[in-house]
Amino acid sequence: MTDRPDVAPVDDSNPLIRKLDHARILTDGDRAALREVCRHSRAVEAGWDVIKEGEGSQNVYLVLDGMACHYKLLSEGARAITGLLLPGDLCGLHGAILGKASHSAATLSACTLVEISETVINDLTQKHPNIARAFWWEMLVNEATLREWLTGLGRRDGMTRMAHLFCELLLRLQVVGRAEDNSFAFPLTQGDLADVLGLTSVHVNRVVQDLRKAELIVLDRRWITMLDVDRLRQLCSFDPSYLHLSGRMM
Amino acid sequence: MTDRPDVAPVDDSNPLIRKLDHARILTDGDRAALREVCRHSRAVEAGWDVIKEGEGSQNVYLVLDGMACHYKLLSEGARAITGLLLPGDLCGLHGAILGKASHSAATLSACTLVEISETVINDLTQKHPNIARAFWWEMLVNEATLREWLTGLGRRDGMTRMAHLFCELLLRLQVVGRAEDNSFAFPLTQGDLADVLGLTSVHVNRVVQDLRKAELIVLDRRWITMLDVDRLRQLCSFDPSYLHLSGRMM
DNA sequence: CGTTAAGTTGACACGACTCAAAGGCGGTGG
DNA sequence: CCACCGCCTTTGAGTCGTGTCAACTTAACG
Repeated sequence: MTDRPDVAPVDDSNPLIRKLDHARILTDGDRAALREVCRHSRAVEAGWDVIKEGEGSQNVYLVLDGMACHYKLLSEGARAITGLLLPGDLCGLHGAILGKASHSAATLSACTLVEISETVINDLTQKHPNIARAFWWEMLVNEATLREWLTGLGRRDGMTRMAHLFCELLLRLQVVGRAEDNSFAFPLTQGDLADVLGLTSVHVNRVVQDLRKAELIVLDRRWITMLDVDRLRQLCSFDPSYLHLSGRMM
Repeated sequence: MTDRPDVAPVDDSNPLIRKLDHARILTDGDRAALREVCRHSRAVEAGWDVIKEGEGSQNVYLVLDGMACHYKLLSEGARAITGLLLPGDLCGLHGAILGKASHSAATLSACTLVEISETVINDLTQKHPNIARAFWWEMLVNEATLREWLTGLGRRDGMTRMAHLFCELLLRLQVVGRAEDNSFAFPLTQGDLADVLGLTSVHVNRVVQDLRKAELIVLDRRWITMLDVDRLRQLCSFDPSYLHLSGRMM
């Protein structure tokens, strides 16, 4: 066993390990430690609050299955979703350093989560420098994604924003083995999508139909198929480099 | 000299030290080390590229004076500003870990910058655990701010967005001693502001005038005065907790 | 089946964009 | 010191993307 990260193994059912392997971050020892931490997971239904704004939980949560989100509620009751948490994504890393959370997180579908205590996190990062580095990597990719979303909300129209989101999700889900070549389970309602894209659900519905008419997507029964990934990418000038997926796919 | 952070000293002209002191992070030793790093600064004019998308600089930059921004260019030529860098703000912390930058940074006014090499950063974080922690803190507050902006672009109208931005900047600048009670130097053109707020410069102009007519702000010669901070805050339901300024002001 | 949440549709309103032109401020050079 | 020039700000008129409200249809589930 070496201290240098290995080439990723062909397959791993743990989405966090898959993701970090994709970035060539882990050693065998790191992988074993992560697997150990994930032995006890927990199933929760859709709509479960993972993190509540204003509270100071020190725990970190790892999504093993399902989709969750970061969100903020405005005083008028509107909701803005500021990030989607897919299998392999962590949330709550800020807790220990910042104290009170300034935003919330909740599940958008039934999810399998691992709850990791601050102690375990500290232990993990102290014994496994690669994992500490991986957390930095995770944070930074998150930040880059946030900036991409911000760019979209500021400068892209509804259709382009939606196309861009689908392109992003396809890649992120493929990395963790949760998407086929051009399709994946998509549990969000159109209302949820509206809160991601900064639109109303009525308008989201219209945009979805436009994409259907253009024969770019099929979206039905919580499953999306992208009929022409290339054309969809062109439509929104999708450039995946912000996801830092290092070569292999693109 | 202790390892535990001290209560902040009354005054420090170094904006980074002021900011971190505000969060009660540093010891005397940490402060001295940071001051040493900042001994060699560099003046650059407005429009200077600090970080270019796609390039892999490992350097970190600290703004001592002036304003800069993170931005992305869309294929159609539009620009989205995804963050404002004020005195005391760092940029480029991602370089060493992620490699190629997925966004750019540039100065929006004449600036004084400190260029810090990866070696110095590594040295600093290894010898001063509080500074390492401070970088995490910085990253996480950045992330929280990004989420707040995303919320605004998604769910607030132009006027509210602008009011919110001014409230945020007032606080952030006060922390580093670059703002009076209710006013500060604001070097951005209305075009720059438009790229921050996701509007056009024409519409920004109209919103500025609405705020003027409501006697909420005076904006003239690159200087802004907020005539009624409370009312401005009410207008946009400003809640500063995302900035994690820990008590003192608010 | 009955009930409820989600998706769909239409008519209308409004915020923000576009294009285009005019006015102001700050620098520069004659 | 004034005339000029470029960049920024301001204004108007018309258009378009998106929001609102409200009704109706379809899917999901016990």
